[in-house]
Amino acid sequence: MRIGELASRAGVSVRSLRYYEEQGLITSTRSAGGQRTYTEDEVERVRFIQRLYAAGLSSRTVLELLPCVDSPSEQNADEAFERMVRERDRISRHIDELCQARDALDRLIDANRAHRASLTPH
Amino acid sequence: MRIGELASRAGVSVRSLRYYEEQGLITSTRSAGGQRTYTEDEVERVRFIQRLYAAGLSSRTVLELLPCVDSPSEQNADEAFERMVRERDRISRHIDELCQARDALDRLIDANRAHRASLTPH
DNA sequence: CTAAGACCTGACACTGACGTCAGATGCAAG
DNA sequence: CTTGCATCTGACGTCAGTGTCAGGTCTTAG
Repeated sequence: MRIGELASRAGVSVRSLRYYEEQGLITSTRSAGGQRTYTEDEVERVRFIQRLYAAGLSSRTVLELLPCVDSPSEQNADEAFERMVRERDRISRHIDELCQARDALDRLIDANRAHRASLTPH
Repeated sequence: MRIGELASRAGVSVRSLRYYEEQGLITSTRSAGGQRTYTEDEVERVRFIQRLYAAGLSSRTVLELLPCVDSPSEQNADEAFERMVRERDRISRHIDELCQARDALDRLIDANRAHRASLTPH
């Protein structure tokens, strides 16, 4: 499959895919004419990367994590493993922050709703 | 209180406070010499703003929300109210995303842990 | 063969929340 | 008064991921 199809199937832009490759997150083979060619597997890989991006991991961090994804048996996966656990914790903390922010908003929303109700009591 | 004290008490940089003021998120009175002066209340306000920032709201969005915070009775709070509800939902969706990413990491972590255990069985 | 559309590389633009620096001024202590 | 730290304004730098444009090439349908 060529880059356009991968882009639409994984839900990212063509530009992003080229950027991911530049960062070493994905690889491609090239056709005779020099165009990138991908296998089915790349779709899931890109989705996975997107998920980590959405969780606030940088491309560099994702890159450091990939050894764990690709082959859990690598010796150098030690660092990656530690990294993965740390990122997991960071995400947990971030979730807590978001919940706090949401709670704060909920309180505001309730306060405003109450005020509105008192204005139009019928 | 001057800007340095507010900064340390609210846990942000002096630069950030000037930026918030520039964006209209906080206000200050000025001393005779032109230095910013703040009341106790600003500490909480800055912490609140920080919380929304941490939740991914932009300064512009925070600005639109502030009418609800300052005076729930404003007529123009209608828009702000809608906005608040939308942001609340966005945060909820973001939390879901983060949980998914965390789950994905957890699966990876477990897979790696299992692999390690199988390498050093004793 | 040809036209159209997908793709290529390379480069610059942009956004947002700051960091950081320069050069000037305010303010409190000795 | 002076020394030194806090503060002032204004401006430019940063970072990361991506948009976008230019000018050229590949691929495929007709």
